[in-house]
Amino acid sequence: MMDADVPRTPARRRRDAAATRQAILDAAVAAFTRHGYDGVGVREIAQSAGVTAMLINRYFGSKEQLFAEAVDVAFAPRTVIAGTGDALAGETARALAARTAPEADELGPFLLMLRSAANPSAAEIMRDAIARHAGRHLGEELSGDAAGVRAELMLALQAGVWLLRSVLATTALRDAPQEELAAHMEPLFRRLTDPQ
Amino acid sequence: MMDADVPRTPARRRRDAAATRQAILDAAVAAFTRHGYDGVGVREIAQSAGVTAMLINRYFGSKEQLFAEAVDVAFAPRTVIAGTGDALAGETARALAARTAPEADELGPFLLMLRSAANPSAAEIMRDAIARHAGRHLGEELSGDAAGVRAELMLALQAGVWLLRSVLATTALRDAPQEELAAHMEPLFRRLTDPQ
DNA sequence: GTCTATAAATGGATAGAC
DNA sequence: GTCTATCCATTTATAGAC
Repeated sequence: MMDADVPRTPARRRRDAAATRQAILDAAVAAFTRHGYDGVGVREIAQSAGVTAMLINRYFGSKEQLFAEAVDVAFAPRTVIAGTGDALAGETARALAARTAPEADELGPFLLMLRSAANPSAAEIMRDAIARHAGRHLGEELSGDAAGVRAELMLALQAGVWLLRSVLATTALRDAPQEELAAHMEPLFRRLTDPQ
Repeated sequence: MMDADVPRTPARRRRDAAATRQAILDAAVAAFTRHGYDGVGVREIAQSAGVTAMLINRYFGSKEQLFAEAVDVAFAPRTVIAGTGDALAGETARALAARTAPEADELGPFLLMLRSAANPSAAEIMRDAIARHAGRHLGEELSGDAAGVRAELMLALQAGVWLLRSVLATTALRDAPQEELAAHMEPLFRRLTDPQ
């Protein structure tokens, strides 16, 4: 036959360890965000990445270590706060109202955090990640007394809004218009961002 | 023998359907609060109640229906907010700081909510319970524009503090002295309780 | 570098005895 | 009214073939 000597190109992807590892990691971030640590199995993640479950242990050692790397990826970008200086409170409130809107099925570190918090091992991994990433980001913006406490209260308020509005979809927050909700949240953030 | 006619008193408990049902329900509230819906099995709950797993399905139909009743029990008492009128913000802030302290390993509806939020069925059950209980309690206290949104923002802030301070134990919130933390949270609650 | 096959444990739910 | 025993699905992790 004519194609006897043509180099075969597998349907999915070349055999490339780095690319496979990255595909698994991307799938893991999405899956853990949508279903939480306990809510998703390694088979499901592997299938999304187009590989078999075995490769997860091959490249990451265990489900828990894969989760640790996924958390690091999800928490690294500075998505938790928006804007700087005087605009910090307003921008954060508006971004939060937009991203937790019922029609915006967005991902993001808060959903990963909320949906994995029940597992003690996952909680410990996330606590360390917060100290390394989010805490550091907010520490750059906030100054004055008790900057650490005020920064974590900002995170707490955001996490709570994500929980009630996005995860549980309680009626008042779900139905609130974006601008109105942002207007209610901005003074809360401002009380925390302004130096005291 | 002398004891042939003496009524036998079983070691644990009489055969009493109502008492057994209540024992299962109490054990379920504690277990779901500590480990979340997905983090605990019916065998474990049954063992805490001193019965076998089978009786859970006998009396409640399924794990999910047992969870629904446990949520209703946990959310019914008015523990989410403290005080009334002018004292509402301050009392809520102080109670929250006290109950989320590292040394106080307390239970309560917020821990149940946070640790079960990852499961979609559990989330729906909790959304309905919030509408029936917590929303109604806060609705009695709050008045003015957008009372519903402000009430749910109060719940969100409390849930977020429970998450970071109690579940994740992030450093700044964990190490903050109770009075200082309450002082930082009170103006946030006041901004939400005061009629607008 | 990736697969199939399977081990070993655990989940919720059910049948039938007493 | 409560038990033992079991079914069946699903989980993480591993062994060994190609």
